[in-house]
Amino acid sequence: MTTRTVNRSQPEFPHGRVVPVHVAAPVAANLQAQACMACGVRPFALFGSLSEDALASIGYRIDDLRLSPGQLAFHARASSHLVYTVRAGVVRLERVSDAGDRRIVRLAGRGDVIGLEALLGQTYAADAVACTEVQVCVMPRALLEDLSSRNPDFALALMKRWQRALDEADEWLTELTCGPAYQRMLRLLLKLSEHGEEAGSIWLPTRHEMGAMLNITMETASRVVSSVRRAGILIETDGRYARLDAAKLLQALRLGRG
Amino acid sequence: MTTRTVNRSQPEFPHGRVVPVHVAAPVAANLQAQACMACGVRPFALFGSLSEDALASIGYRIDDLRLSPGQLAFHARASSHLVYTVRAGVVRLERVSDAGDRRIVRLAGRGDVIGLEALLGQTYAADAVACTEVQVCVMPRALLEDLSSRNPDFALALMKRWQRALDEADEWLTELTCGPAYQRMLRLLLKLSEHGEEAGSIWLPTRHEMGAMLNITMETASRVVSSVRRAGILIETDGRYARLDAAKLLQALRLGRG
DNA sequence: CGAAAACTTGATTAGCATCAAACCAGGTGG
DNA sequence: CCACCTGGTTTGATGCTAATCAAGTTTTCG
Repeated sequence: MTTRTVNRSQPEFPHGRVVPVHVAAPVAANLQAQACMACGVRPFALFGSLSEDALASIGYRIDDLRLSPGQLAFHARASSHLVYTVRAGVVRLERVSDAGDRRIVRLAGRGDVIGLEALLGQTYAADAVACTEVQVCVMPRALLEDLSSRNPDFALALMKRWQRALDEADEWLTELTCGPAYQRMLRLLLKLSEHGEEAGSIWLPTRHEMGAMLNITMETASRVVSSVRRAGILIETDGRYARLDAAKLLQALRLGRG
Repeated sequence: MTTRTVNRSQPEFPHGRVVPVHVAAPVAANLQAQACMACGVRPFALFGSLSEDALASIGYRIDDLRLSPGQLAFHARASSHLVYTVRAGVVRLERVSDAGDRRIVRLAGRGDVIGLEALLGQTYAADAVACTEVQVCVMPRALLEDLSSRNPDFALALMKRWQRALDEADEWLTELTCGPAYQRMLRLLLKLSEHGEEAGSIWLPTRHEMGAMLNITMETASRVVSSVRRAGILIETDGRYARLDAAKLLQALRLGRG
């Protein structure tokens, strides 16, 4: 029988370089605390639940790391003791199936935590690749263990992160893999608008990435994007970024349901 | 545009009845401890990490519940304070997409925990439906909170459960939604063999269920099953159960890759 | 400016959905 | 006991969606 594996011909996305991560170094505790306190995403992020006192007790250095598109924060099966919080930009989590297909299984944006499995001593379950210019902070496992043993709320916050990832995964499966390509694309656009930048401008994946998310070829992705653009749902497309007409998008999705 | 939503015409699986769950009642602590201690799945299950002392301290009643095929342990969006451990049988977790498609997003078998989200005060994310005769034990949220606050290992065990569910979800996405129907079916059979009963006999889903797992119609599922049977991979199919030739299955999967 | 990537577009085909009809239990009631 | 129904299954004929193959075009970047 013939194999119709999507993306088989392009075994890898381009720019797949791993970025060296600095080894955590000792730092004055209050210095780190001040940095975290001032962090713009703290309210949405893992440390949002921590009191100022708890923050002040942080005795570990948290690195701030920048990635450009295509660079990896970590890669699947690597063992490490680092957990990441996305401060800006969009990161994709992708896996290679037994059959060799590369599929994107989730997107992480501002405030999302990735690589939680490192906290359990497990290897990473997926590649984490920057889709845009990305800023992450790098937390050593020991820090999180420390905080959660000291602070009961924090353990809860961790569990909520896991549950959130699980919800995302299930939603991805039910929304982005069923129905015709055109509708899947609409739902993808809706999801991208969650990770949107300021002012309704969203990041547009490459056709190849779209294909790996929706399980279609990049040719089909291209055709469908054109048609979505023709429908006036996607406008003012400027390279990697675009604006979308939310009202029209929602209406198109509603029509699909009826 | 036309909508090609799989299973749209059958909005629900049959036998969708919710089973009333007994309210947790006070019980002599040592009685419950003895029951848990004697439980056949404890080594694989959540309480496997608990010492006998910790078990003895359990002050909550854990209900033992039996479900027949089609009955629900819980349903999506319901709010509750109950978490479940599967002691025997197979449970499917299914979700309805915005477009109205019903998809199975995971299977839970012996030793798996389902409904963890109740521990966070969230509503259930999916319907949990018995596929076979099922036996679950029903743990109130307060019990798990109690155990994890008292016992640091237990909190870790909980997190591992979440991570495991997440891994399963990601694997489901990468393995069961890519490639042609025949290969997806082979991979499904492989996964079913994980949940297999004794002696290499596996539970066979209905064609309709297979369709909801692999995102194909039940007609296609039927055709593919026939062809898998003709290939000698699936043998001695007796209604809901069958036996499979592991060697041939693995070889067929390998050929698919090459 | 030229080369490589990314994207677009067209023609053809494979795979699966759809529609439709028949088949086979297992159960019910006459 | 058989006629009958129901739910699951099988099988066939047909059409549509998206994959594949193959040029082109635009964009990016050294």
